[in-house]
Amino acid sequence: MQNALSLLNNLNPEQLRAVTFPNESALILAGAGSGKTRVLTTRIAWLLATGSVSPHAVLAVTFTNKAAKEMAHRLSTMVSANVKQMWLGTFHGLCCRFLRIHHRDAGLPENFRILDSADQLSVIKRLLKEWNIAESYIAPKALQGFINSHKENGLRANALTAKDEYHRHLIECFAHYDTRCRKEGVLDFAELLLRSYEVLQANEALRQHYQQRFRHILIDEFQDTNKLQYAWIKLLSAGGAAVFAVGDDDQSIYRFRGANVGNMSLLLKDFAICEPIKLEHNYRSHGIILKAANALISHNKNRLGKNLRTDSEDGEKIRFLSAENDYAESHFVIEEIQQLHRNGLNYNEIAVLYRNNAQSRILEQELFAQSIPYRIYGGLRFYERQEIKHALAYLRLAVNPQDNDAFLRIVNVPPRGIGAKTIENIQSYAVEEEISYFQAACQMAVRSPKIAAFINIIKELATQSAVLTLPEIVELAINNSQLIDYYQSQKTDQHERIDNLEELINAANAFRAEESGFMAVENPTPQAVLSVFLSNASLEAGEHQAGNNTDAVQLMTIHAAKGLEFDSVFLTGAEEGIFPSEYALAEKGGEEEERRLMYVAMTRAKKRLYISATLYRLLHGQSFYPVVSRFVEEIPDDFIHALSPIKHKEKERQLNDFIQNNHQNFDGFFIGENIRHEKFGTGVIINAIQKTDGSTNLLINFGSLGIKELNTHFAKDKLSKI
DNA sequence: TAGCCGATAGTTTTT
DNA sequence: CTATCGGCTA
Repeated sequence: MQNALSLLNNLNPEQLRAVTFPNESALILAGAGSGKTRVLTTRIAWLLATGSVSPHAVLAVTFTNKAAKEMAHRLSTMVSANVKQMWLGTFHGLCCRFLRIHHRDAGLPENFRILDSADQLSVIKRLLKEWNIAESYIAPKALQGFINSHKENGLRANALTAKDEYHRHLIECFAHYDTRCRKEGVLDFAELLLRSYEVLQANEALRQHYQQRFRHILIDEFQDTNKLQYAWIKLLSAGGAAVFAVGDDDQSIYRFRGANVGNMSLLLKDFAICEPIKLEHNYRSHGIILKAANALISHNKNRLGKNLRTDSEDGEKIRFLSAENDYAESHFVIEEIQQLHRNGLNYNEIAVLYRNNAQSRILEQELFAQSIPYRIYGGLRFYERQEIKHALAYLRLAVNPQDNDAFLRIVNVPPRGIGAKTIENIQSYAVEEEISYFQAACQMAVRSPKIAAFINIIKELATQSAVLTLPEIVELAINNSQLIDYYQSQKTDQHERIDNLEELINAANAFRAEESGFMAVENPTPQAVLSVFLSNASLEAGEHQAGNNTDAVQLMTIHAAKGLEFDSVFLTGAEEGIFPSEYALAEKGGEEEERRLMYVAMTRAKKRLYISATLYRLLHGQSFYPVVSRFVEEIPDDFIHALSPIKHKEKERQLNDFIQNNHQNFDGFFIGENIRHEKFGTGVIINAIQKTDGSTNLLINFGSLGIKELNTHFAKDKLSKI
């Protein structure tokens, strides 16, 4: 008991209340920087140390693999209980584990494969082609979104009713896609959850087993759960388990991906929780930053209500810069960074945040030019790189000859003379005979030495996979596929790609199947280990990035920054159209979601927060004169220190003067004239620049979308007079 | 079959 | 502007 009590040291009263809450369901409303992860981890440790529950009966769900690993690590230092007996992981990881154990009940092959988003998209493209549906009619991405969002809401094709012809086609494709995935023994991410849920629902014995087993279900980042995940938790906890959900409705920024903040109020109702426990003490940010963030988020209407407070001093005001253009903005950011670093701040205590990845380029150039070490998060992850996917596809096909997707990926990579025509033949033969592409190819290999060569590589790998260790078989796949030779001969990225392939062998060496949480049996065969390694790769986004320990400035999108904190934060591109993004604004509830994103960005900063906007930037090769973000206007003036005198109002006045003095005809248009654009809506022409070819570039103010520069020839049929 | 060129689109992202 | 993709030609 001494041990258990020491866990409670240094907790504040509200944290203490949450950690030692009785064995019943609770919702913890945990504000930014309020020690959310600590509370969740300590809660588990407390339950284990006091003997309230055995690790075997604990189910803990996190949002990322990284968070799960961190939690497992922290727990192992806090309690002596065998933490490995717990079910700890992401929703997807846990469902994968569940389906591995109960693959028969789920109607799955033992070595089922998980499709990541890119895999799923290529399956969809392949199928659309096979069904002779033009991609211009049904966009593959649109169908992917259609399928996933419905699955995330627990809906299959047969539960949908067609609203119109196009919708009916989407539903049909959805149904056919699912049929095909079943046949091929593959599951997309959403399917992992939906299938687990359906198995639990349909199989009473199984359901009762798990409902009895789990006594405590704990969920991190609860505001980011979707409908299906909520249903899954509800089903599993129906045997009387206590649900301990931790989240912050103000930091819900994944609605576009199916996250449903409404789950928080739903939980209160469904689990008869009288009142959420609020963690409102912020240990991260200086007073002004926090007050500014509170002021901003108070503009949102649908909140559960919570106000962060801090004991720390007010600190410095938020510095706001209105830069002339995007280069000037980067320049300013980098100069400030150098100054901070000269004053003794480590680079990795500095983050530069932006709304979209495209904004990172100019910053990167400038950082590179000034030889400041930096690290960009986002972009391609390790297991999403083509060279890695290619290498793994060899192994996947060796493990599972039914895997048509793996077959198509590598049948001619590196090029071995099996072109489109041959592949088409294999495909149509396979469809005719109702066999897999690989089997079809095997039968056709008798006549084609090229196909035979490919088949032999795969068969060799299949044979060896029964005897070799994981790193050995991975190495063999890389060697026999001759991928390294292939990348050597390529013009671009050779070194990076070859390095990555070598890194894959390292990853295989470091891989411990029993730690991945997917292993269902005690002494797995080499094939089983390989199979688990492969599915782990799909679920592992890749904390596999290099250069983790060097001192470098951190560049990332605001989304990627969630959960992190930095001494100094630069938020760039605070402009209407970029942040809030025009796409988001077009959606219902989009503005509030963008505001939450702003809230997340601001609350990342401990001591210093810089916000910058530009007066002019190039976007998609077009001139763009943005208006400063509404979110900046929503921060009370008292908290902002404006670094430059340039005001947007001033700029507007100049433009107005110009309009007054000009009545010239520009290629049929007048300054001050109202027009309508196909995409941007209505706007006012505020300036015109004549080109040598007789056309004119019109500066048009589209209101909240900002000012755009359009060419009269280029955009003629998109512009109409009102 | 493979490489090249022109057309086209162009948020946020973990699993 | 740039990355990606599909179609076309060598």
